[in-house]
Amino acid sequence: MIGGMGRWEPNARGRLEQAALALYSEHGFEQTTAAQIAERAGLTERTFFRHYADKREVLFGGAHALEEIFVQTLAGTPDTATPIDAMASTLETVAAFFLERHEFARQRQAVIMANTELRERELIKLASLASALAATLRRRGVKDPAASLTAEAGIAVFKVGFERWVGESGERTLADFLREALDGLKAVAAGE
Amino acid sequence: MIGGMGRWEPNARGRLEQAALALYSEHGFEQTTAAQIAERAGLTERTFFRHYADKREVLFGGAHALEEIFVQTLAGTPDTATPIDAMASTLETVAAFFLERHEFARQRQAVIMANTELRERELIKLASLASALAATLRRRGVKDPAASLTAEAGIAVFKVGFERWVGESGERTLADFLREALDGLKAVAAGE
DNA sequence: CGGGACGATGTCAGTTACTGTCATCAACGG
DNA sequence: CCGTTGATGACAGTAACTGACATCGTCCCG
Repeated sequence: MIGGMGRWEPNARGRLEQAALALYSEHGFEQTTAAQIAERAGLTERTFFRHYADKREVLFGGAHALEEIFVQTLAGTPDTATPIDAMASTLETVAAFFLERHEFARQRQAVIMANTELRERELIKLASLASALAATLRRRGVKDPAASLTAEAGIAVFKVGFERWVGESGERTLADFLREALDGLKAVAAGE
Repeated sequence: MIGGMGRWEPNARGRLEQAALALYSEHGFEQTTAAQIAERAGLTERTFFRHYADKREVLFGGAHALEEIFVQTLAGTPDTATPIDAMASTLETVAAFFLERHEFARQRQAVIMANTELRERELIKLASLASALAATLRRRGVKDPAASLTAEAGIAVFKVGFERWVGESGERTLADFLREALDGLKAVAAGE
């Protein structure tokens, strides 16, 4: 079927995500009910929960894609690189993913940081990411605890760099902030 | 009043925490209702929610004390130490806190790791801890992003070391695992 | 010693996140 | 043309949490 329209408007997930971000921004996460989001998207509450396991998850539709990029990139780095260099190169590549998304990232981050439950969900997504990165490093022959520590360090750098990038409206790219954070971590670990 | 008994049995919080850990261990977190915990503790569901904001929080009664120890110890470290050395010394002190609690930590960790919502709560407690440590470092004159990165690195070391300590039943203390993890992080950051 | 304020608890009704189940109906394949 | 499939709607139900008010020992003040 080409161009044919189904029984319903297409892209239900996209409409739900847009509606949720808008309502969470306007009225706050707690003050927004799942039924309101669904109504704004032209759907019912039941359908909302068919697409997303809970009210929070609707803000994390991109998490799977991010993990894919992280893992694929790390897995594609040359085996000769040290773990930290592989991670540095991965962060460089991942930063490109956000090049056109500064404004979206800003709005989404503002919503998440305003609510504890959403911050919890963000943290477990990052933890899952760290876990996947550690597994990828182990597949490359990195032993534990080095694999876990490299993954955790990479995520820490990503968190700190990302937060600072989102908090500034200047010209510097995410890649700039990630490089700065990684250099900072190396300096700290070296005892400076 | 010394030794006097109130209108009710004392230590309601302690009874709720014990009952919750036992029921979560036996039947799982999701299969346990707040009413069941309260009943086992000789209280009502409403009273449970007066002591704990939600079903998860009852497993984290010690988090405040842990943050206190972390922050007090870090704040008490000599100003001449580098941030990473201050953090290393803090981890050493904090490890003593768990010396007599290996079995309890094991059981609690098993319950938490078995459930996603509980893992989320654990992660936000650690994030709050990292935030407090970063603030303490800033008060000592450490600039950002070094302060945030040192705090995140310290928590990463704590996480990795703690998980490995809990996963082994041998003789090695938590302090041993934390030293090993910190050394591992330094090696990773140095590019080994 | 008496009475009122206090504090922890009980009781009960209510909201909402989330789930299970069945019905609906366009598109698709044969 | 008909049976299957897949996304959705309709509706009832559970349990987490909240607000309002009642209860009743303990404490404090006069």
